[in-house]
Amino acid sequence: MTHQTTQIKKGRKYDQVLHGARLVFLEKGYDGASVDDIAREAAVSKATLYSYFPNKETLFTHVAVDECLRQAEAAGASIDMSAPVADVLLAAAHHMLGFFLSDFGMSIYRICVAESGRFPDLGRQFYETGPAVAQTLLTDYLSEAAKTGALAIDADEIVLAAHQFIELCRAGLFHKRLFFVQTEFSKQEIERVAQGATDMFLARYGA
Amino acid sequence: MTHQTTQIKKGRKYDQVLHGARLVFLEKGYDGASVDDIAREAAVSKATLYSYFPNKETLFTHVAVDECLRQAEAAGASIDMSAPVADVLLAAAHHMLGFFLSDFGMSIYRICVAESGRFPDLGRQFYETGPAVAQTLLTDYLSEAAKTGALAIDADEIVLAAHQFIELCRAGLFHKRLFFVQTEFSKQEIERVAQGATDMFLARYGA
DNA sequence: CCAAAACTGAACCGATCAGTTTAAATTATG
DNA sequence: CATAATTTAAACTGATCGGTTCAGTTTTGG
Repeated sequence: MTHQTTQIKKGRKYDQVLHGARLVFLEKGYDGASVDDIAREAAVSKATLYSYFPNKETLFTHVAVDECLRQAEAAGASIDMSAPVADVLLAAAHHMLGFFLSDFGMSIYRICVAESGRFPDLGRQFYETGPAVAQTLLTDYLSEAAKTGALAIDADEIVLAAHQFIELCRAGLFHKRLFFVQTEFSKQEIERVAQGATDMFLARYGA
Repeated sequence: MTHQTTQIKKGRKYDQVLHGARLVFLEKGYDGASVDDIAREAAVSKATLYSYFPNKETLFTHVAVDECLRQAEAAGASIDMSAPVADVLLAAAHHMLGFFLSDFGMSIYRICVAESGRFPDLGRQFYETGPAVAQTLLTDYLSEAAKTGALAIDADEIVLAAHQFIELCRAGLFHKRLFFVQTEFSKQEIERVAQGATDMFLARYGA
């Protein structure tokens, strides 16, 4: 913990606070995480924390939105429109499944579902910066593929088709993980669902 | 509130407690519902409540499991294996969508997702008495339809196919509702998703 | 080197909440 | 009617938590 020069945003410890909050919120959820917990994890006094964020809710929203943006960014890199359609879809399915089933993906989903009743704005922001981004990327791709004739989708079906593909990627595994019915998944199980989603999608919309 | 003879389980007010707890938990979630709230809603003293249930957690688990069983029961009645496959699937899709998008379905899903981190048993019980039941019913139907040649599904694909159909029914709408992006849905929107799920399913597994 | 800004730590406030206790009232039962 | 079981209201305990305050320390930058 020697002093390496970290670039500061506002005060010196802004990032520390966000980072600590991220850890504690992700592990314990909103109610489970006390502000004292977060201050301790961030190695910062409670007074400092409250000098950056007016209240716990604001801090939480910042963490959640940050996380969504980070994930959305990562998602963008993995779609390569030049590969054959089946390959692109399969890769996208694997990418989404990887996120859905990760500890991180589970935590953020769980928290946002739980707290969007209390903080509807959080729910909306999560949706817009998370699922909606993936859906938009996929919609753009499908639109392009339809134009080149690689897929046979009507223009007015594209949005629905994108949603369908995303949901297909959850088949079976997602809710088992979410409700602790099964916590580990083999390569084969995942491959099967990803391939199944691709196959079904192409059966319906393949050229 | 005249005294109609209700059959009593243990004390006279056992049912009142469960009923009040159901209302309050469904409206406010686990943390949001205080025991005083529940006692007030149930028109029962806190001491009475604690004479039936040793603590809040036990009371909550009882309510949640009761709800799941009730829902699973209602689901069973709506599948009629004698109709044409496309009709059965479409009806099943509508049934599931109706539940997914209802206030009740939303509440119970939200609470179980939120609390299964703290009470993993609750998560498992919810899954087994809820989603798993629907999946089993559908699996049985698909299996029968495959046997009669109405559908072209390999035996080892049936479980995956059932999961896929269920997930397809969520396409677009479910998460929009869950995250408060959209709270009302027109008949057309719902019909479109239900029909889309059926079409895609039949494109892949139709005979 | 010095002044301003940032940070600390600990005490403190007000509120909420799960769960307990008690003495009195109500209800069931025989 | 009398006794036993059940319920009640309300006060209370003990703990947690969000948020504030403040006197004093550390860091920063000119």
